[in-house]
Amino acid sequence: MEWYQAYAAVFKALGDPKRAMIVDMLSCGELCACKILESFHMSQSTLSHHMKILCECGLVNARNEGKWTYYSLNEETVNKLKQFLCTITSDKENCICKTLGNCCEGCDDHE
Amino acid sequence: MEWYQAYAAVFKALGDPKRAMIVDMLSCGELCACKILESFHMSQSTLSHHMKILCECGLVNARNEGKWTYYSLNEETVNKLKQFLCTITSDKENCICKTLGNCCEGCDDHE
DNA sequence: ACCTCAAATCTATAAACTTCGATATGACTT
DNA sequence: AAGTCATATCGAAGTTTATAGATTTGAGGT
Repeated sequence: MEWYQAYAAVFKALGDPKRAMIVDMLSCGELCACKILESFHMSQSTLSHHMKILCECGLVNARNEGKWTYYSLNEETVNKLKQFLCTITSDKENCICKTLGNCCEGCDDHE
Repeated sequence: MEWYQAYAAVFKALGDPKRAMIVDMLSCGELCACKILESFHMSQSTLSHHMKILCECGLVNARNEGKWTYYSLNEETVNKLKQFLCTITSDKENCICKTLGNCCEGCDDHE
């Protein structure tokens, strides 16, 4: 269940169109918060909040340089997320669906 | 912007651990609502609500047979989603980050 | 026709999320 | 050390979401 929880947090972060767009922007390289802010009709505090969500789920890295903050994609998380998406959408040996019925009668494997 | 909106809805659907688990269950084939319900500590109305969200974003198909409803993954949406995820996380020619600065001064390309 | 069962819908409530203005922090400038 | 600029954090308002009980719908069975 922890895996679902962890990756669901990343999906949730991408579940906001503006955050998905921010990720898209960062896909070509590091950007300063102020550069991102220029591209949106959004207050500075709102952007800061969105960046926090993107960072907390591990999708985005933050780097401070002087008074600026530079953001970039966390490639490792991106790759793991792609892998997770593939895993939960493809048939496999040890899928949770295989244990349907055996499970969750008093167990909490996936709770 | 519509693309971001549409796929963000799919990500949002996956942004709940239980829904991600339901998708995982469906990855090995069609399942009846009652079979899915057995695997969760969740009321019938709550499951119905989650299934509606999964269906409305296009990730899951519903099929009625008698008094049962069978759910299955929509492979086309799954594939498009993977593609979208790859697109927004990889460098590319016409990335929105390339037009940073030119854009959004009076334009609403990505609003 | 009546009953039963699976699923959807309605209603309500509590928790979480989005957004912004105001304020705080911390770094460079003069 | 005072001022400015980039960000982060706080606090509040409005919106959305998750959840469950009650009710409705619709298909089968008796």
